[in-house]
Amino acid sequence: MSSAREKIIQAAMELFWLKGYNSTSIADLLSRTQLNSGSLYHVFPSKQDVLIGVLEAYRDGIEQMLLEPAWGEVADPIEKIFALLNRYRTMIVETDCTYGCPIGSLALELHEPDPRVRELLAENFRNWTQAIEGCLDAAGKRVPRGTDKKALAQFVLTAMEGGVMQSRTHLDVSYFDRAVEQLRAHFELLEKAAKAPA
Amino acid sequence: MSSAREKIIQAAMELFWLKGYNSTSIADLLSRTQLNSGSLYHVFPSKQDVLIGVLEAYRDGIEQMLLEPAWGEVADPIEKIFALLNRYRTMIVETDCTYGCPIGSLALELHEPDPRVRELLAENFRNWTQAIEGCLDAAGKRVPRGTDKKALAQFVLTAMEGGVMQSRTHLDVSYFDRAVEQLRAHFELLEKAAKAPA
DNA sequence: CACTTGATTGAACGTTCATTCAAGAGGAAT
DNA sequence: ATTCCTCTTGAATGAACGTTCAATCAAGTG
Repeated sequence: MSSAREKIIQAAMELFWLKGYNSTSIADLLSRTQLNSGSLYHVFPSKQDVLIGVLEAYRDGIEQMLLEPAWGEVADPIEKIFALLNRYRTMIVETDCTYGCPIGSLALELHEPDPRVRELLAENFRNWTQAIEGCLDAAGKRVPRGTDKKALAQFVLTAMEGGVMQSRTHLDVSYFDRAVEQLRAHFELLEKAAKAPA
Repeated sequence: MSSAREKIIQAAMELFWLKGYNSTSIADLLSRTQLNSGSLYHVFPSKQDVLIGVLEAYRDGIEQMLLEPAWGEVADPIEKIFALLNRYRTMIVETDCTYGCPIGSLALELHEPDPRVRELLAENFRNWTQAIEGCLDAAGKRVPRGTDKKALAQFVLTAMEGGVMQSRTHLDVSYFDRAVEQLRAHFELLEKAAKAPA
């Protein structure tokens, strides 16, 4: 049996992702969870607090919900990066290109976010890029000496978010695929540069 | 003297950019333009038609509003690309990192867009990447033979949008700067590869 | 002058929204 | 049995929203 709080968070994760924060009404959450407004407001003081709960859930669940499923069978650290990207690709395909990264969508939808909300968005991005940075560290000398691994990890996120945005807009996964290809080319150039130093 | 239509488009371009589409009310547009609701609805059948007008204005104004100001003094085709990115950087700084690319923001905010709206978003992206593609064509043999210039141009957009998103979320331009740096590194690797073929 | 046209006015409409709250249900402790 | 506390109910609230429309106005037109 799941608590009202868990029900709401689960429903809100899905609805905020599908419809966005502003376009998801409290009534939507209530009908999805079969709860009454009083129960919701007993648990969350306001709609924004539901959003905060959702962002905390993403933050706390990144390992189980995202990384472990993506990396189950992949050992090579650089392939882990592309396995993660491939997971996003799967979601794009499964949702007929309407998929948007839930964090990225919220980051652009909320134009004047509350500081706590903004910080949680930032924290989610940080955790994501830190996971990539871990892969880069594990890749050791396959990237050239002096590579700014944090910047490179952030660039992976950049490529992912930009690729998702274009795929969604054009309703065509190939835009995401090309972004990943370009990133792959960049990594191959880096690996080549690491092998044969000047 | 500007027509009611022009006034509304101008106000809507700014407000949709600052606050987003859903969070901009008709009342916002009316108070900003000093018009009455009837006048607005005489010109635009619905709020969505205002959005369409805005997207058409961006599409038709890309040369004057974006490319010419960015490229005024720049001749080198690859530097043109980075001059354009630098223009976005200026906007980020001038708006204290609250800037979002107006097209990209709308692309992620509108979760189930009308087909006309979606197509206009896509058209804006296409025009943008085609401008970059023109630069790559002009760069001639500085990029390796067989480079997929369209994919590379789309990757520039990818990097821009991803960088803007992260700068906005972290309230820190340096995220955009690092995305541009990584892209610059990629271009330098490409130029090196073009000079010394295998 | 009578008449038409197209733009403008702004109050009003119906809906939807997030939020509130008085009333009650269910259990555990006394 | 009674008190106490947490949680639930769902109708009600009031603000904000996009949109409508009868009325008015200014500028032609014949």
